Amino acid sequence: MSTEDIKNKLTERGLKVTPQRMAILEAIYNLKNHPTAENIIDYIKKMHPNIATGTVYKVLGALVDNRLVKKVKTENDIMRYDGVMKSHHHLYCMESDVIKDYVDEELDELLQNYFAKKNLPGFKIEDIVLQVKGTFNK
Amino acid sequence: MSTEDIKNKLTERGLKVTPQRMAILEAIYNLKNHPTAENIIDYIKKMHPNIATGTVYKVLGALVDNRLVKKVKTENDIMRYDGVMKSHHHLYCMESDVIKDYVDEELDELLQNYFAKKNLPGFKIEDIVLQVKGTFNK
DNA sequence: CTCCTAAAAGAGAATGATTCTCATCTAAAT
DNA sequence: ATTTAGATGAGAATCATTCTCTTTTAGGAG
Repeated sequence: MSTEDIKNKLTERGLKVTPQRMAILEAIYNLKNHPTAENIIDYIKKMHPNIATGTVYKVLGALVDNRLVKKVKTENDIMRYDGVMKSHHHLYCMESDVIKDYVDEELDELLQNYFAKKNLPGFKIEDIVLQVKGTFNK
Repeated sequence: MSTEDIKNKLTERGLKVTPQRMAILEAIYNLKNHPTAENIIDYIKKMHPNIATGTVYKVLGALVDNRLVKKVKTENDIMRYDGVMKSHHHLYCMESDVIKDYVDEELDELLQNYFAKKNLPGFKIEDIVLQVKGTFNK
């Protein structure tokens, strides 16, 4: 994900291109495992050693509101952020609280077909996300 | 869910039967829509007007640790609690942040069969929870 | 290039859901 | 009845996150 790509993503959404926003998006795309705000701050502190924590949260909020980033949360951890906007599922380790993206188009299709036939009265489906809870082997 | 049933649930798990625990479990089973700690406190304040907030959180924690209650969390809301321990899915309204339980045994079987054939290297599955995101019609 | 404006950043205070601490109480076993 | 370990109470502490108000700045217009 080049600097130019990141810049385009911001302008496409009508967001101003600020150095802070560029850096935070770069962090999200480069860090693995759904970074927390703190992970992001650590990543960008080389270029932005004095960035305000409040600013990071504000930028993240703007990115989420404008659908460039998703929030990811489990029952036992603080908020994490995900730059993959395409619908995907999560493998969640109940021991370590680690979340792994799980992409499976066959499964997507299976679920889409299932709910196409299923009647959920009064509920309009926008997304279907599977959380597979288990444990990673050592 | 009778008082006796609630008492049995506690003793089965080796938990002491205290009035606070009885009241909190009753609240969870009787309140709808995955009550928050505050909902629970409001419910039991008639019988326990002075219960400490810290105690409620502690009791909830013990109930969760002993698998009598589940935590339920979304990206945009505080922690909620669920007394239905049997595996089930959630319909989540993205506008109102409301969570509805969704029980569907046919779907459970479909998913069990799917992942029985699927190879997830190094991951032992314990539970599969579907979150169907959408909006409730008015 | 300059000017202007609205949005964004900064610094640190505020918030509140939740956890912690330590003393007291009590459920339940004997 | 006594004892003990676990539970509760009261309020302080924690910390992830949001708020507030001032200053800065991106980007559009001329």
